[in-house]
Amino acid sequence: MTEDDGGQLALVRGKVRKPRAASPQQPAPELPVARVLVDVPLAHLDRPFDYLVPERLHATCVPGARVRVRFAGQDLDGFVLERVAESDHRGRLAPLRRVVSAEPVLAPEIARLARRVADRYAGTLADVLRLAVPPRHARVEGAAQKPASDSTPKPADGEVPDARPADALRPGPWGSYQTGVAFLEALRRGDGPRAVWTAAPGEDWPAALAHAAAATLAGGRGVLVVVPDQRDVARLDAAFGELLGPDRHVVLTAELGPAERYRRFLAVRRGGVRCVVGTRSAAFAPVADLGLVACWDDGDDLHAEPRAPYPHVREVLLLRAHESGCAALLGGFACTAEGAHLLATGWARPLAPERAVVRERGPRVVVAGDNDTDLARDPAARGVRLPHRAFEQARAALGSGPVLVQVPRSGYLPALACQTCRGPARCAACAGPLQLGSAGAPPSCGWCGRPAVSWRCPNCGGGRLRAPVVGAGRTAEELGRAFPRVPVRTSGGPRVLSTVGAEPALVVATPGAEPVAEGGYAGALLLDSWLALARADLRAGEEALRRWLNAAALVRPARAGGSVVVVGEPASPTIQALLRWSPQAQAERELAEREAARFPPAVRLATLTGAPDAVRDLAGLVELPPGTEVLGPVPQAAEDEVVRLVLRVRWADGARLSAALKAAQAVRSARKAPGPVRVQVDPAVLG
DNA sequence: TCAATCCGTATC
DNA sequence: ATACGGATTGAC
Repeated sequence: MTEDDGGQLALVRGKVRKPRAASPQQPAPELPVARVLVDVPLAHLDRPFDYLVPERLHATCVPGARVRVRFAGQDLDGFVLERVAESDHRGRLAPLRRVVSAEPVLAPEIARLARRVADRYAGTLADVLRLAVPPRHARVEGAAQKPASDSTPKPADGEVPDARPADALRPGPWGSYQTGVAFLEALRRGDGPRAVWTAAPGEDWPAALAHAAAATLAGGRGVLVVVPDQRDVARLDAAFGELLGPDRHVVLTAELGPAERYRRFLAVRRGGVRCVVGTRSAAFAPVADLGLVACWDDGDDLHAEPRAPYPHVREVLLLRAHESGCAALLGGFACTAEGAHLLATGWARPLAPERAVVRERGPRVVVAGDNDTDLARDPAARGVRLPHRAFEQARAALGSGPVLVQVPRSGYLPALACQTCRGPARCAACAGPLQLGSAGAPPSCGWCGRPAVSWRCPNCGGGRLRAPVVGAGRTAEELGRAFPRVPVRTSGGPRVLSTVGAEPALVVATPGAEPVAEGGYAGALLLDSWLALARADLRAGEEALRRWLNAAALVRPARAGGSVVVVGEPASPTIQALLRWSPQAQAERELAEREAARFPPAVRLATLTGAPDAVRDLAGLVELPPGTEVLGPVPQAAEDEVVRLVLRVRWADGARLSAALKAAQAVRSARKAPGPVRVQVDPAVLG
């Protein structure tokens, strides 16, 4: 507020006149214009707006600061992108209202990155910034950083001590990879090597990532590692702490809570910590002088952001590596088609274990057919529909340790399928799905409830039913009966175990929830493989192998008695890839299939989802790149009155498609067109 | 001829 | 959302 108002006249007349017209605020002495990204959700307003910096805000209005501005008649938040001497804007500039905090939370490189992510995904910068910069917590900002428990950094008084155990400079697990040592040396030199890493069976991958981080830090640069979930973060935290010593890295996840999250974010932004491990949201962490970005298990769909504009961690990190020239490491026991694509284009190099290492460390993997003749003779085992071979193998393994049983999904009463052709079993009366009743009752229809007596498959004439997905709970129960006296533990859904002991036990887990076993599992059973492979999703094969390899990687080597039984069709190429532990071969095949089917990453694809009118309106406004394929719109199965339209272009036209989509959305938002349309570029799942 | 009102458009 | 400008309408 200014003091020199219209003064005497106002006093004489006994009324206080508004000072505004009489006296504009003094502008800042230098660079009086702030370029501000205002937090508005509208696509046509996705650009900076200039504001006058009043003198009193000169010192605090730094690039990267949060500010409050008057915009279209309301007070809105924004970020200062830069301070400039003059504006291009022809009209009068409004004054900045308030600097929320002088803390430059938005680093220039993150602003650039967010812009590129927004462009890539046809979204707005404001949306990406909401993902990239955590909410402010004023108290944390004011207080000095407090050194706390596990992985909180030391106060920023001086340099972090370089207490680095000698181990940190050894290659560690990387010695087992063809180009592993060279990769580490490149990191230490400060080069930007880029690799797709397929981890060896049983690999201590947190330790491997810790060694890669150590090499990068030794070269004087920062590190960012993103993993799918909290359990992975905990493993990394332990491995990094052990190798790097205390306080050299920080954990950044959304689960920390607002205060702690902001505290650690600030520690990174202020340069106190140079190494960050975390989940999805950490992909935007403002690590200074970044030397390495790494993504573990990039096929895990937890890496796909569910909020607009739906960026994928892998793509965000690859954009960062591309922008900054830093190293990139895409790792996992499996390999995605995207990984294979990076190798095929030459952008990244393979980092694969020697074949001898795979043989030496891998478990024995066998296939058990699941036709009737193979079913276990033991009546208890028959109840669980375990083939004889799988049953015997599990019994043998239980003699020396825990056995992991991976089941596709949780859920207790699944729909039934035909035993012979595996088509869905439907009610003869109303075509509803047939379900298993509880405790020995005959199967019945899930819609009308009629019991299915003398059911016949309309497709193949078969008369027998099978339960396709047996959820973790039910499988645990049945296995408990098949192996009396062996403890059964389950992990999945809301109750996830992180570790189990070395004693014999059946550990039933859903994918992604497999506990690590002390000393490794003696065996693993992979059930219902045909179901995983029969999903409508084009990623079914890739996803199935990823889950199987992640489970098999927790099993002891064959020479220590470790064995994996997969119940399924031996001729399936995906099962063959598991038998041979050849994730690259599978990924190359996947990539070839995607090329043939014209799916990402071979092409760029976008989906428009919303009410039919709205989708049609938006589609009509998009200036499609020449050769764009338009598929649909098709009604969405689950929801009423929602359709999806797919647009597909050559890979090289991806940027053009995104720009065109963004422009079309801008037109719609400017017109206040009714009915939101969700635009997703290369969505992670496409049924 | 002028003011009240409506509509479209920009939002610094 | 709100604010503004230009066009439109209606009353004098």
